[in-house]
Amino acid sequence: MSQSQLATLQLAIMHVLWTRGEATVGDVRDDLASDGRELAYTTVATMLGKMERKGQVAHRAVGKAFIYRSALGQEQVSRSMVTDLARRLFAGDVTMMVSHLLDGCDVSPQELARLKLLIQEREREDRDDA
Amino acid sequence: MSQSQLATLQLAIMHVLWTRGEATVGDVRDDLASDGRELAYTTVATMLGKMERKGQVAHRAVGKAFIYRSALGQEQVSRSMVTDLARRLFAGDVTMMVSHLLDGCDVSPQELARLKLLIQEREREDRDDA
DNA sequence: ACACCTCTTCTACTGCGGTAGTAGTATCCT
DNA sequence: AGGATACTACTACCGCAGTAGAAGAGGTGT
Repeated sequence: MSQSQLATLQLAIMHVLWTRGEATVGDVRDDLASDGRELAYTTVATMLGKMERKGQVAHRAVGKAFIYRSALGQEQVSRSMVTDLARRLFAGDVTMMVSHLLDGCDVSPQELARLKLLIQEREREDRDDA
Repeated sequence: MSQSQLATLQLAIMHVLWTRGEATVGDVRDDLASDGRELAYTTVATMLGKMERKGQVAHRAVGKAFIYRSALGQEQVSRSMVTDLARRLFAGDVTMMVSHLLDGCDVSPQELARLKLLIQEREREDRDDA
């Protein structure tokens, strides 16, 4: 679903909601400010409103204040965005995508080791499924 | 550079230019149509014009017609977009990104094997660099 | 010569991300 | 009570992706 394609600020907001569970507008604003993103209170509120209209977040009212929570799972969003980019960039070729990840970032030997483990797990799963 | 962040249609156009080397507006339009994306001639022309103003493509004139070519390398664009997403989604954690790729797509055993090779190559490079 | 086809150019419009001001309303402190 | 505070609601604006029509200019065929 294209519901779970999030732009930069939207993703940042979601991160706040995912890590805090629930958050007021002020909470979100504060966390974004801590990350070096200073926005007006109303900017955050407007964005949350827009995201709610699209079903990406939801809120409950406590007194006058709105407490927001994410309506999308982090896994779901990550998966959808990553696979979407793989499709757009490499026609879905996962290997090429990984190849560019390894080239583009500095990957530590530790991370390489973790990746090897990951792949071995995958291979084991495939065997078990079959 | 944010120069090399391309949206969906822009990427599709770049793919045409990358695979054809050079292409007229009609060429691009045809290739997009073959991929199930039927657009008006002028839509493609407008987009190419906008992309040229941003330095993403360039053209030379042959008679009345413009022949476009990409001004950005495919490697450069891929790397930049992939690492950008990794940053936005996983704070740059490549391992998590790969993990979600493996989960989200159907990865064939052949691809897993290729990935293992890729990682082994990387490890060898790291050893040689050090 | 005239109609046709092909190309570019210009202009325009929709939708959305992002940003924020202003206004209205409730709450709280003194 | 009255001002400060906190919060929502409404409106507005910019820039850009995406989409395309209309106009103009040049070549082609009959």
